[in-house]
Amino acid sequence: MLSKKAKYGLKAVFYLARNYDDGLVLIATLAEEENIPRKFLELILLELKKNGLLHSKMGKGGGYELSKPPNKITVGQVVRILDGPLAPLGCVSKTAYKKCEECVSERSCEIRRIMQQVRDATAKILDTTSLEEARHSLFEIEKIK
Amino acid sequence: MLSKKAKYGLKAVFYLARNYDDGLVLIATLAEEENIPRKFLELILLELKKNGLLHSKMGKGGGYELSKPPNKITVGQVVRILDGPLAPLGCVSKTAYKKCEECVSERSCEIRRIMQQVRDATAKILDTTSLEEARHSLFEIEKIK
DNA sequence: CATTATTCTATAAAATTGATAGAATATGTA
DNA sequence: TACATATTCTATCAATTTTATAGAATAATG
Repeated sequence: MLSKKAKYGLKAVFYLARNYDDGLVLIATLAEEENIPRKFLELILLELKKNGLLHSKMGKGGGYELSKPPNKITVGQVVRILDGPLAPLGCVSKTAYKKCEECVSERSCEIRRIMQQVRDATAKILDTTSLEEARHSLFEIEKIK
Repeated sequence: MLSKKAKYGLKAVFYLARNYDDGLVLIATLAEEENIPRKFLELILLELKKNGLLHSKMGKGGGYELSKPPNKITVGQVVRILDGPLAPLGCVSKTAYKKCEECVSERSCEIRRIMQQVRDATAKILDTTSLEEARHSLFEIEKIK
């Protein structure tokens, strides 16, 4: 399950993607528009900033914006920063591998094998979809209807 | 992330799949062989039983076994029982749909759209892989090496 | 220097997870 | 029947994670 933190973070980041050309956006605006608890959002944005996804400016006229254009940021990046590795098990994580404690033999573990597939499928989707692509594919769908 | 509960449950179920022809297995055996805390495992097995995946017998000569052959039980069934829906968001769950609270329009939500893809990819893997298939595909891989 | 807005640090309530304890119930057998 | 065995049920609990909130510190602007 995606945490609320990641969900909030994605909402904020997509908002910033939609308004990329308009420059800095206030936390207050973001919080209000996307129905996110203000103080919680502050922490989330800060974390995304520290990981290089956002740029901010303090003081009057300040706010947040994407540090790169929306086609250079993937959904997978956002999720990993806020929720950690995509893998359902530490032993199949590429970005944060961790050996199973109970496991005797990794190679002969059926669970590892199938969760590896899940991780790969998830990563393929989230790491190849940029914020822009996610918006665009949504638009395509809307058009058809 | 898969919970320990689900991981333990899968370990137990795969053990029972491997020993399907030998009949009932003691909780104690399962716990020891798979390094699972005994008392915790009891609850897990009971839950799997109540959901129709396992059969048990009390008293002397008792124990647990799969209620169906290993090719009739999918990994997805086990995971759903122990960890709940596969979907990363309630609003894309087929088995346990739940509307997002903050969300204004589901149709125009980029997050929903991409998480839908993740859910579908995950479900495709876990719901089409039976315990038997998981074991078999593992065997195939081992053979190649 | 006053205002604005982000940043930092600390704290805390609520929920979930992982686990244990012990009594109750059912089964087989001597 | 009595005993040993093994699952089942109920209750509880510690630890961790999640979801926040509060307030002071820092930076930028005019």
